[in-house]
Amino acid sequence: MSDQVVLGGPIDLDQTLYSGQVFHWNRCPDGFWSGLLGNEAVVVSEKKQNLILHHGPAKKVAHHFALDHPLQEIYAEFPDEALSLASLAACRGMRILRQPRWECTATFITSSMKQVGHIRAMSLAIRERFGTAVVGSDIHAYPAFEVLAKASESSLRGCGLGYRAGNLLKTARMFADGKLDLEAIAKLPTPKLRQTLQTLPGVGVKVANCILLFAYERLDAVPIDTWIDRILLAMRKGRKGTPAQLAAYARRRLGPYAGYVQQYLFHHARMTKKGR
DNA sequence: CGCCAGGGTCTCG
DNA sequence: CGAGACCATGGC
Repeated sequence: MSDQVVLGGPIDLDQTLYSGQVFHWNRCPDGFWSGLLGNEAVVVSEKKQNLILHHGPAKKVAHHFALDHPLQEIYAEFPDEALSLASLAACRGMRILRQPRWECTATFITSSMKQVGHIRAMSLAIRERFGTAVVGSDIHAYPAFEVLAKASESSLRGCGLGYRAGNLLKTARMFADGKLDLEAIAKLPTPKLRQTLQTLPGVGVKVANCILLFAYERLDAVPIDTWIDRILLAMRKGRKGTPAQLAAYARRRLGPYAGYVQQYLFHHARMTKKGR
């Protein structure tokens, strides 16, 4: 724990790890964050807006935290509009993580109609019940799809998944059966990739956009959940629209880094509208 | 108790 | 194509 490595920045670790992208990190009283990157234990902290590595694989961690994302260039593309500028002022330093693909896909399949706290609880339960222990961490690794494919639906429901258990199970079996490869499809253009992801049980347009944004570096992908839906409605001065119309509006109005803008809007709204 | 949560899917008009 | 019903679970 004496060897510290400055990985770079700027980054706001609290905003990044508490914004509903990942759900298994723990913030210690001393400000250190402990979590997992795949099946490797990681401990990081923040000092003068720089990411400090205390434990874990430096190169992978820097890549995961997307320290190469050009934040200043991204901020310059934020729309000149009250809500987006307010979210930028409040969340400056938050980065869109590069997540392991299966882990991200599975987690967001369980996310439908669930609050962030519930998603975290389900993730931890699944890890505890099906994942393998990791040296140096009290959190288990997220189970591979081969493992979940052999689980029973009732045992998944025991993790609090409800009706989402069937979707996660069927999706895990599709990968176990080799019907789809999350790595092989990474080179597809965004529309085709979104369409492919939506063939997975429990993955519609919103979850597909989450996977595109958080696991495939498609920084223009905009997940529209209930929060963003309300925000877009406000930006349109109350003018409602079909999901397709709202998606087109978001793509046009939020710019080339629309996914980034969306994440700032989402987190800021959640933090200001209610506690947690 | 009623309502809502980072929705998806199926049915019906 | 677009609106509605239904799907489990937990917190307020």
